[in-house]
Amino acid sequence: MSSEEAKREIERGSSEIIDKERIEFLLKRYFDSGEKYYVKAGFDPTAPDLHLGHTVLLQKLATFQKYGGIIQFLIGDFTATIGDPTGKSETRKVLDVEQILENAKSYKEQVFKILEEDKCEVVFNSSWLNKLGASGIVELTTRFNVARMLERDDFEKRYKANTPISISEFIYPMLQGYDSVVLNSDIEIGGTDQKFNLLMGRHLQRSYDCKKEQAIVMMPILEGLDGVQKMSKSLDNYIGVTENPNDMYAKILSISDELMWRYFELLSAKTIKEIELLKAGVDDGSLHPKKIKEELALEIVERFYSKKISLESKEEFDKVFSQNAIPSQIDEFSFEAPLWIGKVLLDSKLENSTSQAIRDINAGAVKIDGEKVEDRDFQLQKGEYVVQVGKRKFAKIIMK
RNA sequence: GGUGAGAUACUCAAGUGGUCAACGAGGGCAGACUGUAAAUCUGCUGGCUUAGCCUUCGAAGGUUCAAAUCCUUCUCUCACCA
Repeated sequence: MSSEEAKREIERGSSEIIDKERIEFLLKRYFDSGEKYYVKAGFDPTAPDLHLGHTVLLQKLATFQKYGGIIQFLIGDFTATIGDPTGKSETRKVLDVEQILENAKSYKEQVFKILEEDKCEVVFNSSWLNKLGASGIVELTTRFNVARMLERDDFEKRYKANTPISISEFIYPMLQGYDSVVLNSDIEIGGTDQKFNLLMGRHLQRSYDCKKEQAIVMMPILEGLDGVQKMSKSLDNYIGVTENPNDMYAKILSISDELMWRYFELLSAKTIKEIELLKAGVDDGSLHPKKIKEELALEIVERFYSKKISLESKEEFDKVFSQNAIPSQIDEFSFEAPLWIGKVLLDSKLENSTSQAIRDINAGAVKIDGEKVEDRDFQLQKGEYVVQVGKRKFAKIIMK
């Protein structure tokens, strides 16, 4: 591996990089002399429940770790109390120390599945920002001016539209930038929406005479399972990193072929070369796209669980969907016989309403032990049944 | 502050007295085809044991045999002017 190849891996998938020369310099120096450098990434302490979208950033950090980067994993416990202007919620509640520590712990559990722990320093910005004091803040604010602050997209729009901007919102990017001064970071990584704040770090490092200005790597937002909208919990198009392996595997296999390459680029630990080979194979027909998607799914499940579990989830998937068998683990419910099928579907959580249950029965989507239910008024008698709705919803029903 | 326009189901968007649980599009669910991919085609898409009933069209009242549709008040959004 050369520093040239390392540079390509660093650039991979990024939406914008500021000061590539500096990154080149750091990589070259590392490959020549083994000297390390610091890569800062800030995280909000309020949302420790990560999905794959969040891991795009982590994956990039892992790449840095391979090439001499020491990660400064910054938990913005102080800045979270102000609220980033880009965030829609104007006022955030102040988290207490206990809550923050608990969230941080949960962060670590999830994050160290991707990052190497010994090349990572977890820091809290309250540890220096609390000490800054009024004089420190005033000193900080002398280093930037209002006109430039208003250049920020978000502020500009709101200023023109006459919607209020709190002074504290001006302080937020300054504090985030000040973190880079304290941490003496060489590189900072963040989302594209963070551009202004990231640049502030550069500006302040210059202003405070840090003898360096951090390079900036910005990563795009990952598309969700639908391939169009961003991955988010509220759109329910996400894969959570703590989700169970079978669901994780199945969800990845359900993404479109096109989206698969995007996921490879942003989430896979495979090298650019390896991915190009796969792509070439699919293009000339020597590799089946589904096979490649399986590889991606296996890789990601393995990352959060283990090789063994990833193979088991593949086996389960193949069993259920390719051979039309029933899953090995399904929920069990027992009811008093006789009971109307619609009620059974509702009470076993297979359906959300009896209306929906009837619709699905009419659509021929409901099966009992593999037999399609034709009669809308069907009553279940004593016995054990496997009831299925659509392709993926199953329940074992015991009628007493 | 003035004037005008608007608020309809997950979203956009028709409907301006009964045939309206409400056209259409998107999304979603299901079926066919597949690789649980995409594309395509088809059905469904408020709730309830459902040939029936109940609750919905910004909120509250009113007119009427009958209101998403007419009247009154209120709340909010948008556009233009000052």
